Amino acid sequence: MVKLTDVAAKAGCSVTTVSRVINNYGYISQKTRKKVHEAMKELNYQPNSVARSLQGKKTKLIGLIFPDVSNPFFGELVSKIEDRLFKHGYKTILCNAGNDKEKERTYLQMLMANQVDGIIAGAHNLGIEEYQRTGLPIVSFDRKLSDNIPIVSADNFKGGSLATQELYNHGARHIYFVGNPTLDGHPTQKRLLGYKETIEELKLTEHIHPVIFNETLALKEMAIRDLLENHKVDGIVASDDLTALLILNISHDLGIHIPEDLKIIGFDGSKVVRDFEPRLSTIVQPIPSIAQLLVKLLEKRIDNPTEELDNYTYYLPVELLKRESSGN
Amino acid sequence: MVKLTDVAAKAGCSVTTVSRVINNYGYISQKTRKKVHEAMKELNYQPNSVARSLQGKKTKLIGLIFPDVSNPFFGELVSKIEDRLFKHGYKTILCNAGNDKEKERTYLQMLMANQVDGIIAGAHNLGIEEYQRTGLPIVSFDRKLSDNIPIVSADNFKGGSLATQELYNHGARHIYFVGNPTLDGHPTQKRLLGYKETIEELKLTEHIHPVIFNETLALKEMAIRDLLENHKVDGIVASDDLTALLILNISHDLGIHIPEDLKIIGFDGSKVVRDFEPRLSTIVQPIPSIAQLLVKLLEKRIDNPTEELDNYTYYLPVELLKRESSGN
DNA sequence: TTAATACTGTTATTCGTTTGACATATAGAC
DNA sequence: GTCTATATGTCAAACGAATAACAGTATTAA
Repeated sequence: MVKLTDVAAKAGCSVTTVSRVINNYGYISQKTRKKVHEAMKELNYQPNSVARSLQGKKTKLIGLIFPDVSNPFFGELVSKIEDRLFKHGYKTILCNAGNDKEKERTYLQMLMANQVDGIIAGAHNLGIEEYQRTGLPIVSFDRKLSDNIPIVSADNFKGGSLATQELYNHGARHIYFVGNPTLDGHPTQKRLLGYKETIEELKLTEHIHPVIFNETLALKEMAIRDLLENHKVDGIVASDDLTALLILNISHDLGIHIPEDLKIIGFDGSKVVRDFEPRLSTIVQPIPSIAQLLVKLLEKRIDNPTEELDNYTYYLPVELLKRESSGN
Repeated sequence: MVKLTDVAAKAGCSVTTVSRVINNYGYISQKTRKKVHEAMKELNYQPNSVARSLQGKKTKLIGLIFPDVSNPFFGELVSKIEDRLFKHGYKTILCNAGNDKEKERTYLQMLMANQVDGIIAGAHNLGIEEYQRTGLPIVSFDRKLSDNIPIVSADNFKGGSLATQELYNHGARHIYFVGNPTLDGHPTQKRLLGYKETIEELKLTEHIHPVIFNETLALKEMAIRDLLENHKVDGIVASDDLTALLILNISHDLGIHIPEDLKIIGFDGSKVVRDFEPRLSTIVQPIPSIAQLLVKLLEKRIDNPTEELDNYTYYLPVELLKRESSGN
């Protein structure tokens, strides 16, 4: 490993001078600066960031805690966040926490031990205290961790409402919400609330058919099959796109025609689903904006940890993508 | 930040003793060991891994360089790799290199500066030398980087062959390969070769219809539309599942019946596609096994950098998943 | 000529942990 | 009582870079 002293030797100057060039302080002549830069280039020198960190410099490492990048939505979100972090000079430590509380806890410990500059948290296993205790700058996606941790979300409530209204507009009168029933604080809860409120406004009866996000595929399918076979339903607000796809597929199996017999709207609108399932109507979360805002807020916290933010909750606008499955 | 000296004070012993407990060397009585562990727990102490690394200890950081986790296949692969790395005590630095040579180069520099213990490379922009020059343990997914860097792949050739044969068995006689045409070294090339050889064995004519992986959706769609409208085709081997889905969708638009008029087999078989597009036949890559082997080989290289491997190329078996789209 | 400014070097300390060298103390074995 | 294995402590150097303090030289301005 080539080190500072090697560069100094090559450039024919002292380590202090090289350090002055790298960290840009004190007096340095253009001539020396150039010489040092040349030496660094020739030796392909990279300051050892481990040593720099120990000296108190920032590590430029950010921990990303999300459920699982194999889910297209989180995959895309993580991808966008990573991209923005990179542009701002940060490196991403990926932590797929799944539903594993213990894993998430271990990750948190590990991120602290690695002196990360901050954390973007999108998984939802742990309570408030553990995140608080890190003493690190944190921003959260889609869930309240504590009073002084900013949350970025899509406007889930509005999404739930929009979807319900759209189904109604296309003639549906027996509209079900299919997905996680009200789990305290879970983001899909707001979608459900949006559904509920709109159902009430429309003077319809609300129907909630639980399909748990973490369940196995077979169990989810059973629940959906039960719904479609045994209930009078002509419209479905799904809590997420994958659930919507499942409903689409099972409807097909059962000979239910979409959208004539049944109209469906999903939620999330990741690019993959939008591009490769062009029949599915969905509420699109603005993933790039979410990523951008998360990184912006985090950087603000890092650069100025004590400053109070003017806002701790951010709802980004969702968009209704009208496709065939909802009757368009 | 709690540090070693704090633990020593709390436990009422010297730092050396604490270090002996942590690093497990020298003589330590059970009594002291317990006292130290209690102190660590009480103070919620985590050894500063930055300082440890500087001392020459391993960083337990692994760089993952892949095109993009928003692609379901890479999302799942990265997810599985991350999971295995975690189990082995490693942390994952995620590098989405896209098709950006410059970004990949920057990443490589960065990973070196951060003293990662090793790299798993699955992106395909850079030449041999830059990876060689890192002097780090590296394993590669699906592409040859150099003679002494082990490669793990699915058996792409076999996959291309299987798919072609299956289409033939179901009566297709005008079988096209749709996807990347032969790009030197690209993994899909082997799929194409498998297709070609089988076509020859079957005494059919080969047809290659280029649809470039990196192109925009619109251009891909144009290329596929052209194929379906202007060519006599009754079977398609797609270079990947997303291309296959596109073909499925466009066929639907054009009133082409699957599988009666046209049979299609995709490639990759990520869980998302398998679960949520149950009509699509596909060649399934064994993603968990790939992840497992990549991590195993990397760890071997890390623990024993000089040891020659008995094998530098690993082909993992693929599986044909027979669904409706290929005539089942 | 004097003084100020610009530039570079020397030296030493710091970050938190690891570890080797060495001293000392206690316990049990013979 | 002596020897040895076990247990703990003190001290110092190292990892690579940052930087403060200070010394010294060169250049420029007044």
